[in-house]
Amino acid sequence: MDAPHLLAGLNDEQRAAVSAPLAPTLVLAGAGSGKTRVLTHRVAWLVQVEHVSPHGILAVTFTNKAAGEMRGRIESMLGVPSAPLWIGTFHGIAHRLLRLHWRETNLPQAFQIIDSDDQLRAIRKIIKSLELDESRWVPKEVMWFINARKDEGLRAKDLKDEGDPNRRQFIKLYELYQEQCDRSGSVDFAELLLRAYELLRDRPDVLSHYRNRFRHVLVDEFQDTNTIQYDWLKLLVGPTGVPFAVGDDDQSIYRWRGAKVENLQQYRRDFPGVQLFRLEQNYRSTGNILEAANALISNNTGRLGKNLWTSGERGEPVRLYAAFNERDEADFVVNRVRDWTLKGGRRSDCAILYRSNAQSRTFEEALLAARIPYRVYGGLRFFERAEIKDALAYLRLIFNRVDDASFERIVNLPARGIGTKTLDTVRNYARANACSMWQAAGACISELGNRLGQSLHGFLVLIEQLDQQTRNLPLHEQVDHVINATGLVAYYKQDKGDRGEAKVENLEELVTAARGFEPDEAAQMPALANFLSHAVLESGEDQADEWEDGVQMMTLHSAKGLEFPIVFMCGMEDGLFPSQRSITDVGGLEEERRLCYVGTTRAMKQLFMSYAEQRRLHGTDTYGTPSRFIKEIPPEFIEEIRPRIQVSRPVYVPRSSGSGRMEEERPGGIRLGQRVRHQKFGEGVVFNVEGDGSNAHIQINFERHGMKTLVLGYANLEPV
DNA sequence: TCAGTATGGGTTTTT
DNA sequence: CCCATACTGA
Repeated sequence: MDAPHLLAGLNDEQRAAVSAPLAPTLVLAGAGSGKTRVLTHRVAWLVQVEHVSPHGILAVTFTNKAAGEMRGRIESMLGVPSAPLWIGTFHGIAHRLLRLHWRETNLPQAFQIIDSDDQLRAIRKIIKSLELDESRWVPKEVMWFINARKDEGLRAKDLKDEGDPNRRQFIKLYELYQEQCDRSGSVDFAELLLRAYELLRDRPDVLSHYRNRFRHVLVDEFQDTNTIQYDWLKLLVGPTGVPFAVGDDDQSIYRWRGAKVENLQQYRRDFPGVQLFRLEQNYRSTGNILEAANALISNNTGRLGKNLWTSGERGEPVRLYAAFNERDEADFVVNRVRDWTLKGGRRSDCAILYRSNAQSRTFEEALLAARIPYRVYGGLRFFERAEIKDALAYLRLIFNRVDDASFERIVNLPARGIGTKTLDTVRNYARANACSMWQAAGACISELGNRLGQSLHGFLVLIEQLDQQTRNLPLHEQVDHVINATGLVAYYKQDKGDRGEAKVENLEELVTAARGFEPDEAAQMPALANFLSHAVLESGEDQADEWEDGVQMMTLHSAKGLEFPIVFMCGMEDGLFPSQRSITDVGGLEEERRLCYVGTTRAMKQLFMSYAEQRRLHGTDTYGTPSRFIKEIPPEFIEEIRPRIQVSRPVYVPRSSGSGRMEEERPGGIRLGQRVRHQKFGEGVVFNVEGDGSNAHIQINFERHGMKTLVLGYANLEPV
């Protein structure tokens, strides 16, 4: 009954978790402790030892990458195709459920998924149609509001305005947006989850079917679940299911988009007698790096508690570099990369991590100048490119005429003489008759002038024709025909420079993608619909040039789950990391600290941290202080490179005189990084100074009141 | 209708 | 400073 090969090579805790009895389980898995291993071995264990049918197992992850990795590993372990197993992202699984049960959820069969870009457009359109001021009703904020409510499982009708007219308006916009989506058959990301939840909640027949089927539900990165995901899981598992959750509260870095670490605790409450396992042995980092990470994260409150250890060597200390400015910082990194490659290391062993994407620029320039290949992660992905979305919009409209967003996107692209005036007419008609743009367009032709009517008619005919012509073609020929017959390819060919060329190439790449596309058999839908959904759900991270050996650059967020022999954590300055906005609230600061922890634990052999005294940010020079996180790491784990002679430089550097007179101190001794006291705001740190004399504007980061800009002459500051 | 200029705003990201 | 969008003039 045992399967030694499944437990071989695992440590005691891992083995215990993998072979745990069939009861609710929680595995607290620290960074680099072999969490994916446990998850995949557990699935194999269920199948081979417990003789659970793969048909009865559901494994959920957050990213397609994680899902793919898991699928691959399980397949090779079981030695059979893993098709009967449901492995996927929350969104992917939800989508599959909705495809199978579109009737029960009141969706049209042709429903389409929209990405956040489409969602924002739709919301903006609604705000405009109500003639609201976009600066007062910021589309992004509205979107955020709607998504946050959906993540909590709330519909517009569930919300009360509480006498707040502001809130009332938001709720109204939510309602209108949802009506619009329902009319056009669009489902946004949050809606996928919410509908899937409502499906189980409201349809006992469906619920019991899936409860019977999926007795075993495994969840990765449990700390990242939001309310609706958790409720959905709980519903699905019910009283009889066997959940197996893996997570790490210290790596929860998505609170800002609705993730609830508390779900880890909630899980233990909802499933009394949860078997708890802790994986604390780290197989990734050296002792020094690990100790530094442990010390850092111990500053957070309310942790579930866990201390990583390693049996490996101490390794080298964390190296700290104080750069003069961001250029110097980049040069430092480039030189360290060079050291590594000269010793025979691969460039891809090095990762440059930063807090915000904008920081990548300086590094790119420096690497470019040094002729070191690199790769930046997390830019615009394939299916998010404008030209691709244009092509997809045609396909979507062909598939589903009531898709207004797609209609508006391509009705005049390439230009065919359908301008604002024509569209206004159509829009008004559509609104007045509560019908789709497509229908409205048909009805408006006669009342438009000869020429305008003709153009519009031409468009309608084009779409109809494309539908007729491509209906029975294989998917890739369908795509190929559409991009050519609509004139899209010709249109982008005109674009000047290699920009246009690249776009045409991308369109051709789309045809290739369509050719290689394998439909999801289980979802039971036409290949085109399947392809369109796939494009939105898996916008395509894998780039073509993956094979070139290049330095890896990415944000700290996107580094989660990865590991590199050499890691550079850059821009370690208060205000940047931790970010300015997070500093004012405690929860925010703790999340930043976890982010720092995640970054630190990515490093296997060497970890470099750097900060710049002076940094050009949004066009102006700012003077930062080292990140508070650096001070939270005990000095014995850190080695400063190029010991600093002077820690804080005087604020006042005469520019105009250009003389050799250096660094005069301001009266009152105001220096950057200096602690000062203000009568009203209390204590703070001088963050930046612009101008000079008593007219100088001085920016101070107050402990209680956050960042304030004051005029030096009036501020009455007292050095502390 | 389009190109060229003014304006504003600027964590983090997956799906 | 760099980008994305809105507005203006031919």
